[in-house]
Amino acid sequence: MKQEYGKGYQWCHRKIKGHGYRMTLGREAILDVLSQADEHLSAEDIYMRVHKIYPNIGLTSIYRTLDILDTIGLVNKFDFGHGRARYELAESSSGKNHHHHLVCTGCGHIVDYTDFIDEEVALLKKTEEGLSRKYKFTITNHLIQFYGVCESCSERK
Amino acid sequence: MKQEYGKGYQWCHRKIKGHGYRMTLGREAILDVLSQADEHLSAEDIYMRVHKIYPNIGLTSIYRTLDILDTIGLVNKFDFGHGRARYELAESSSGKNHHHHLVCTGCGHIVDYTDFIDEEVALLKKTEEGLSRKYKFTITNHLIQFYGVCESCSERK
DNA sequence: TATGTAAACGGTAATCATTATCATTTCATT
DNA sequence: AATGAAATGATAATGATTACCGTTTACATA
Repeated sequence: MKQEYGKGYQWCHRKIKGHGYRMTLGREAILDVLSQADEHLSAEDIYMRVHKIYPNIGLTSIYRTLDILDTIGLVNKFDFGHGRARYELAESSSGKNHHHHLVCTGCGHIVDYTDFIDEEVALLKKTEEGLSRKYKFTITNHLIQFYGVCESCSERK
Repeated sequence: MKQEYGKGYQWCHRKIKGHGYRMTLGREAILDVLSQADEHLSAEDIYMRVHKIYPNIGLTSIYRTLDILDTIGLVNKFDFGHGRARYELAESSSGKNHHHHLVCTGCGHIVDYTDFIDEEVALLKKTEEGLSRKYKFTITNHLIQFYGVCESCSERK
């Protein structure tokens, strides 16, 4: 049974092929895992989950595929400062709303927030245009993160 | 001759001691290098520059000191996605204005921009308060970066 | 449906930034 | 000068990611 991701499985499939890449069982499994993830997974997390449904997968292929998916915009890659990259299905393919991240520097917990997101995005868009013109950049992406200490971490101390 | 950094050498000195750390020749040299840097230096960059004025320094001390300076807020640590951390003297100690970063994904060049910064900061402040209340976080920091391709990289392609 | 070929693969070794360890030195206080 | 804690530098260890390479697979074409 095909899983639906945001704009749908077919859309991901077409996007991958549109960039000259092939659709394989391993890649399908990686997209499956990402679409069912409720948190931000590391390459190793993804490896372990994919391994359950497609035991032949190698860690190398996980990295390779994530890199491709990031490049073509199906996946976003993040660094929350714990020494390993974390990945999430992009907005366009996941059906999730646009969000930014709030990171607890104590326990590493991450909140996806959408509060103020419209205002943020409006300002970002304006800023992007200004920067683009002034510095002659073609801006493709932005990153906003807040860092702090969550309630239980500040109590625990 | 003592170098002036933003609020001044004495201020850095007092801040370091205020947190229970000692002021040493190595740490002084690291602050010197950071205050004269015109770009965002990696630990290795800093090591090489400090080594010229204080040849006994070890790479370990560079990492140790940068970690401390980051923790007490004299230095900001960034990851621009090239596999190594980069450091800059914090606003409060460098005399530089508050800025965010525009990163070229082609050549890695980084623009410190201050355009729209007032609006950005105002929105960030408001967002911070909202998030803080809603998610019970004590927010200490934020990160904004734009990614794109600079003019010469898009021509070179 | 069979086939040729480039893409993708998995396993392993290599890379490389950062950390841990530890014996020695230095600093600040008495 | 003596003391104890903090800081140091050399070295080894760590761990995520990447390079390499011989084999397998997907898929456009016949």
